[in-house]
Amino acid sequence: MKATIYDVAKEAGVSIATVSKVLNGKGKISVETREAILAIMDRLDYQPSVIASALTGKRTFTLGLLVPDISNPFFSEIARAIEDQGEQLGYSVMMCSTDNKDEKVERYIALLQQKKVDGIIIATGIDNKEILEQLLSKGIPVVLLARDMPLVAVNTVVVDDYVGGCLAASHLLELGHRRIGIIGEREKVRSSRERVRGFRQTMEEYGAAFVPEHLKHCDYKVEDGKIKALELLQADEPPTAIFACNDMLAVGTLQAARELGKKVPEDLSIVSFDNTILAAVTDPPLTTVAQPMEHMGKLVVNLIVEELQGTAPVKQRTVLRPELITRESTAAIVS
Amino acid sequence: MKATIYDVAKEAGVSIATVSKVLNGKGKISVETREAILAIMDRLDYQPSVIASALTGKRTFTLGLLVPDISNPFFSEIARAIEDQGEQLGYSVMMCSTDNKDEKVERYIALLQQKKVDGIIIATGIDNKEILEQLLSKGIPVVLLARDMPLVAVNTVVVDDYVGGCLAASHLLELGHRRIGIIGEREKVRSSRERVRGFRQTMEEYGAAFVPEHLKHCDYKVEDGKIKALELLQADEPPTAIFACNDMLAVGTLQAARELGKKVPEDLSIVSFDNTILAAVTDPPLTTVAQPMEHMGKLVVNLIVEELQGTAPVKQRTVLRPELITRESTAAIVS
DNA sequence: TTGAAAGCGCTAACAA
DNA sequence: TTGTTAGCGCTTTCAA
Repeated sequence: MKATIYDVAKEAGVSIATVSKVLNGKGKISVETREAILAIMDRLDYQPSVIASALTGKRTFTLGLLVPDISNPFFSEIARAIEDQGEQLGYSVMMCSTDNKDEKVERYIALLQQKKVDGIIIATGIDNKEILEQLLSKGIPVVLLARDMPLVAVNTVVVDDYVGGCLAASHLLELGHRRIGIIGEREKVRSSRERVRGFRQTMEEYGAAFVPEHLKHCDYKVEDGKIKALELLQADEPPTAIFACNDMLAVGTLQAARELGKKVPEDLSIVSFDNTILAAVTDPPLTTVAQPMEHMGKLVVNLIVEELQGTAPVKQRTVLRPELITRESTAAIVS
Repeated sequence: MKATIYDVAKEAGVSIATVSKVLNGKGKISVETREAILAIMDRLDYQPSVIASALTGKRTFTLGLLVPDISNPFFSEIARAIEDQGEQLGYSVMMCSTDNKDEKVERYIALLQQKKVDGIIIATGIDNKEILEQLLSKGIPVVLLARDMPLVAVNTVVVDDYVGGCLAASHLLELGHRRIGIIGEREKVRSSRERVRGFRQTMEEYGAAFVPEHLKHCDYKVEDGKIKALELLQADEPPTAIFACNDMLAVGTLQAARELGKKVPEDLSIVSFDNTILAAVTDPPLTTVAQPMEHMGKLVVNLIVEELQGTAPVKQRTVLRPELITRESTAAIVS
């Protein structure tokens, strides 16, 4: 059997309280007993039970991470960053892929509570705001990541989607493009909406006409992007450039262009968003608005841990600035 | 405060033992009290504490998953499959990225034990076999996934790497290629070795000479593959085809070819392994030996849960057959 | 069919 | 500086 605190205490000829104290570095313990106990602990290969400790009201040192889909590169890259920072601080993370379904979100949240996780990082879409509010009302630390619900009092880490949209647009506009297609996620996805808003705003500033038919909405996957890009490119006056709201959609756009025999960037420029591994492996590699995923992961963990320690002052919303990474999917228009 | 079993018992005017029994469907409880208790449970929004239950020796319904890097598409896709099947069966999964470092593996394993996970799925390389043996000796259910240690008595789910190598080779050979380069992972990685072995074996059978200089080894990332591919392609008599042992290396190969102005598949055919999302998004899309990731994930969870339930008979090693997916990175040689 | 009570491994007053 | 003891929320005999 695994050694317990009792075994250690017996071996050391002290009480479990004493052992507990050296374990937690609390109270005054003489150096000798301390050393002795420590020695015995590792002789017995004693590992304190997180479970038992948690039952007395202490932390479980476990965080829940809700994402739409862990196999989506954007989220798996973020997950890695979160895991790393968590590990630094002594936390494990449970992954939960929700497919953006409220029903799954609720199931997972209930589960995480039963397992008494110390905090929950939410990077998934939630339609019903109440789910979130209910969670918050229970006093469980929650941080929103890459999702925004400005009206809810919750710590949040997001990228400035609006600015990202602006960056994408001005890049294209500076290259001379005026007829530009946009492929966004479904309208209810706030981040996508913001990106589009920034993009359109900037177009206006440059005096580029916004054509409603040039704005398409769809799900977030490669295939969806391809379908919409095909629609855009087969129109009478097809755009000379397309802004895809994430890397997957951009890949779909790339495929559509290829299918139609259009060269990128000669015949079509493409700007995307995220800068996941996908943006780097396509041909041509994608010009994209990069989200600082590593930094976001780190930040979000720090925030939640601070909240746990009660160090957290007021709720805060951290908006990170995205950065345009110019690769080879965009070029000046030749007319 | 959250409702406990005591609250429910008090409300129902019964003892906690009775509540516990209806909770677990044990013992004989009259229908009336049963119903009454159930009603009260959901009125109080009672959620039994997994922690407390675990402390009495029951399961935590949590699995640990060790992978080299959750942001690597191969592993994130597998993780998703594992998570889904786990959810079906009531288990959560904690993700642990080890970077294939034994030191991290050990840290994570210790952590997982402290948290009393019910089982551990190991899909990461482990140099020191003892780590695994020690773990097994503690009686914790362990399943190896996509890793093989034939000498250790442990349930294992792998793909037939050797056959995969053969499939890749015969495809290329049938297309007329004879001068073929191979880019594998570091020699200590068994799966890669097996793929190469199958590949070489098949080359021999076709009477294609194996040139030692055409076999390169490196780490598993895109950049590594690019470097090695560059070496291969800049040799005096460069290969007309390259077999890359995973999709990332193949992407690197693709990049190398592009850099040298070689067209794929006209000037160079490429076959890879895994069939992650990467293989589908490159241009041209990669012909690749597909691993049935979804099935693997499902299987591995089932295995570990069976072991948990004591239903598990003897240790077994399940070898799944990979399948060649022909896309556009390979073509017949024109000489 | 129900309940009393011991125990899971640990923490934290409070005493000594 | 160290120990006693009462929980934490639940499961599980064993009695009633």
